[in-house]
Amino acid sequence: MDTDRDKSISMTDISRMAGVSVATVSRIINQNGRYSAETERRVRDIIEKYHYTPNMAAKGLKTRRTNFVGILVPDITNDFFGWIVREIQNGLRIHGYMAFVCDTDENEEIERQYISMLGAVNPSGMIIISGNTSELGNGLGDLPAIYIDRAPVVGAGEVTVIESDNYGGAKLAVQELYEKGCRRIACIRSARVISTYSSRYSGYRDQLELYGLYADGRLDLRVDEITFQAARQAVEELLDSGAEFDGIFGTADWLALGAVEALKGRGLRVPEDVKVVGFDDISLASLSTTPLTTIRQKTDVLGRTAAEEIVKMMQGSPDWKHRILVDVSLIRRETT
Amino acid sequence: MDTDRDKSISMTDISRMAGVSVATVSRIINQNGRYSAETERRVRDIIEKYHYTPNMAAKGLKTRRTNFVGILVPDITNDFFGWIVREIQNGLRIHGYMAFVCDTDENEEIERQYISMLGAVNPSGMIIISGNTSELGNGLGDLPAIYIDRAPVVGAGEVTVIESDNYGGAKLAVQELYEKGCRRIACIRSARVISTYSSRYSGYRDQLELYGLYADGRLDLRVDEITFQAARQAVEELLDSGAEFDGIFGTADWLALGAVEALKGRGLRVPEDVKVVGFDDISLASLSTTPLTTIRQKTDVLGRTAAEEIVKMMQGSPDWKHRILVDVSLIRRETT
DNA sequence: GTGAAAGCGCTAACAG
DNA sequence: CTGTTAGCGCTTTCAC
Repeated sequence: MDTDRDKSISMTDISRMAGVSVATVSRIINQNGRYSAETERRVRDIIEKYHYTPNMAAKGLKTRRTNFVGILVPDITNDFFGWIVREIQNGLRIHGYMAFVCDTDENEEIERQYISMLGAVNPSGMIIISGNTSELGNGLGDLPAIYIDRAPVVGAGEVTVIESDNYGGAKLAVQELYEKGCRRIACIRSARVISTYSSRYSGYRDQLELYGLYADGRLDLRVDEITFQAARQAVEELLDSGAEFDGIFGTADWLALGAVEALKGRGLRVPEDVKVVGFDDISLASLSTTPLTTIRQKTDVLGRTAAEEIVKMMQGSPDWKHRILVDVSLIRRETT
Repeated sequence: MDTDRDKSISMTDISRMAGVSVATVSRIINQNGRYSAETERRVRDIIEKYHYTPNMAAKGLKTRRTNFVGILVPDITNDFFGWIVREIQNGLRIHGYMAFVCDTDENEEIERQYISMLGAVNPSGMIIISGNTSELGNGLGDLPAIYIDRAPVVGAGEVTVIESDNYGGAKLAVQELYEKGCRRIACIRSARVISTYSSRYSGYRDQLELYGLYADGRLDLRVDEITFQAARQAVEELLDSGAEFDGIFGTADWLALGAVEALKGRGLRVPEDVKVVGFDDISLASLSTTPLTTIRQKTDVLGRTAAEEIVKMMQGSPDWKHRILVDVSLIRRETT
């Protein structure tokens, strides 16, 4: 039936051509010693000649481990995550790992599906960027796992998480607003309970308190979706409500951008009438109508560190769970 | 050694518990018929109870096919590709396929590495988005493959490619400009020969001709890089040259955006003095200073179609190579 | 240094 | 309808 489906040769073919046993070929390929230089040369020549590549399925079946790592990402259309994914992949690639990048579109059902599918392909590790996941264990057992950005709801110290200094960043944002004269500062955040946003909100509250400012409940905007549109609408409603404010801290750039849009749409000037600070520093932040002042997250450090850590864990390093904090910085542009 | 590494049970375990042979279990799982309803129920109960998931490595080893598909994408940080990838994944997921999303960062060396790594994991298909790849075959043999957007350099009819109606879109753009009163329309495109841009340029020429308009060679701007900066500079030079024009067709949004910037920088009003139309409809198009009128590419259709086609091919449909054209539409905003 | 042999979990004839 | 059997390509004792 198979006409010539697989041109690729197997270890058996090589062993035959080299006149040695498959065991020897295996040892050579995995550099496990116990073979002569002479034999090695002969085998390697053949490997070279036929472009032999080991069959990962067979290898994985036998060793019960793969060179796959699963990456769960909530929104691949957001370049913030795109940058992180790129960096992770660079880190993984040099160690020979391949990534199943799974875009969950912030949807728990899809996330569940991916987790189940990942369970079947037996990845050696997982990097979860900002997922909903509180349990995860469901399909993936006790796989090495790293969380970036959003920590799962389980007890602290239970997992390894790499995150930006969300709390500190929020304080920086409020500080900038305050120093530029704002005294009534609103905050837009996700209505869902997500550690990232909670931390930023805490930073916002604490910094206000530091200035002896009262955090008016009406200025605490919560949106169901972390999108431009949702933020714009929320701010328009705030405007309609007649509440007074002179600054807005958007806990994500898309939210801040939506806020700016709402403000301008109502004839308010940014930054003259209202100042705005975002969080993340996505590409659009610097290119939008009014370039956005924001808190930059180091996507490269976040991604690179995650890759390094997961590789370590997959290679057997005792994975004592820990937390890595990455610092952030204020990028001052034209909305303040 | 292994303490309890794998909690997961195997088909053999199930067969034992159900008091049947593994063959029967296999038939039930793959719905190959030849088993009684009674047996099926018993087996399914056990599967349910223990959350059994088939081991893809073993299955792949045996059947010589996997549920993996490789996706080569040139720039995962560009939301245009992000949207396409999301849509592809949605299409693949419902059919049970997982994707190795490989960001090549427009780098041939990285692309080569991924192709080699993909060869080892034996994917069932490939989706190549706008890569450099002209040969590809190197490591992947004659795998089912779909190209999106940019076709490889091999002879036409050799591969399946899905692309937007670049020619028609360009005509639409020029039509819009013409109907809004423009009579001297410039065009900015890539200096490199890329099918996408060539088609758009042809559409531009043909549509002008249709109106009996002369395509002034001085109004044919070519830039080395498809960037905001390059376009801005090109238009500034055009302005300096004293050439007259009242419309600009940017063959990519980034180019159109750069043009708008140049125009405004020189005190010209958009759209009053000069009108501009772009191509792609990236997120920034609607969010920039002056929202850009542009030709929208249906990233969702592009992605979904690619997924459907590759699934068909992977499931054995005779893959007579063909070309699928996706229609585009004019999004009228404030630059016309 | 090298080889023989036993599977990893699953599928696919081939016999009943 | 069901079971037996032979591997897929590779790693890994255990002998020699």
